[in-house]
Amino acid sequence: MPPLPLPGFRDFYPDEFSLRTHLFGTWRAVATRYGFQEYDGPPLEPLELYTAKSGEEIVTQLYNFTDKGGREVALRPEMTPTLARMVAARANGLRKPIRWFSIPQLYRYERQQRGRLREHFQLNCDLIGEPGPIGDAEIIALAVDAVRAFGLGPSDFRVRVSDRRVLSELLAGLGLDRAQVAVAYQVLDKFGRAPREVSVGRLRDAAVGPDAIGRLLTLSGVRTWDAFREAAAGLGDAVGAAEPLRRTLAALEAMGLAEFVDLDLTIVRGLAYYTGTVFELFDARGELRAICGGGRYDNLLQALGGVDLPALGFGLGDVVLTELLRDRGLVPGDQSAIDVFLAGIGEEDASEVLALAHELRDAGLRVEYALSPQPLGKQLRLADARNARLAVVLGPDERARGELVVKDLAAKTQSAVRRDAVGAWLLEALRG
RNA sequence: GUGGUUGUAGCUCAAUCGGUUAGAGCGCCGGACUGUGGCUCCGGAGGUUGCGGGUUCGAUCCCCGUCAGCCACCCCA
Repeated sequence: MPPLPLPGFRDFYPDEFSLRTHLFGTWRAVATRYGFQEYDGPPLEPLELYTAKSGEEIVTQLYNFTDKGGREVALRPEMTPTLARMVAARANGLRKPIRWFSIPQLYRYERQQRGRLREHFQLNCDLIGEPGPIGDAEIIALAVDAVRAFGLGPSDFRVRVSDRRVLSELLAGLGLDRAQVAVAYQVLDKFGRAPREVSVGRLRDAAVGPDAIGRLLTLSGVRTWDAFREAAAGLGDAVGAAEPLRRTLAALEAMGLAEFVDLDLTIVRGLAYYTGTVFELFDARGELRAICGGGRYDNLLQALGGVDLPALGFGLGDVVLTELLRDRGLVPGDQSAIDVFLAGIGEEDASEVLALAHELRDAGLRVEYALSPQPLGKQLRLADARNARLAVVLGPDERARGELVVKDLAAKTQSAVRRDAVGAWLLEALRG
């Protein structure tokens, strides 16, 4: 037995590659619809690109090592630092707002589970140079559309939106100190998954008072703007801090996407650099891990490249999305079927098959033929197995009349076509 | 990284209490079928039962280790 792929890494056989092509193609179509341009960077980066600003969470899971030149390097775990560097380096020459997307393969060193490998692909879309809340709505709408485009609707997935500015104002208003705020973030993040007693217990252990715990429980259940205003009343200037969030939600409603969107203050996000809006996409049944996550990181470009530009973006991974598509029966069949299969009858047809095959391929058709002499029945079985739309039979009888036979394999019909007109005939037949 | 659980053909699975040569379906290859396809029939290839060790007259089965998958933690691109 040859060695298997490393744990958490995937082989893409043609079926799986076909799906990957479908994902990437759909993502590209949606992103370019929003005026986004594609870019890429190196898969291997200096370790310090991530140790600097991403926070401990991601650093402990880095796939890193020392290269032969003694450099500390890491396979990229996320795209944002690379993007920030690239933009910062040319910030003065780029027209704002910058709308860029990429589909990088990302890596992390961690024990794998369902929906979580050591390698995955991710659609990354970022909007740089726009501080206003319509930019946030634009990015969230793009994330929603990048999932909607596969045929998923509001009963399949939801986007939950929160805002770090609001959360910090709320927690400050509750009188929590720095350490208690950190605990509160963790508890909020787990609220949907952990039993309520566990959450309350952790807050109690951090010496958070019963009143504050009660307010947090109420806030965690808030899903609408009106409920938020009521629950946040009297807690610092939380309602004022939520003005951008309110406008973002209003913009999403104006776009007609309200049915996909929930306000949800338990969305925290692990990455340390988020400064404002944060959001995640989940399957509506809550069975899978998050499909997509993102938010605003207005200080990252300053910290990483010394350029003061506001920014926000998201990452949408292929693994969980694929699970959801399979679950909903939305994975299309293999797209790599051929157009025409050529079948020769006897040895004397072989050179004519080669000539026609080349002629049709030059015309842009996808063509296959049997590479060694075979009975006609067997050649047609191969044509079926390849999902060919049409088959062409070349034999002595037809050749004598300057014709050949074209078969529509699905319709089970066939017709005689003049040899010198077959190219145009096939192109026409395939168009329908 | 911690704990639990599972590993038999390319895939899905079977194999009596520990007992002779580890089987089936699908898939793959060939034939029936040298001018007409998805069906049918026949045949074939394909296994170090994840790997290593132990117990036993004898291990797919019991025990230990290890690797891998899955699940739960940790954490969350």
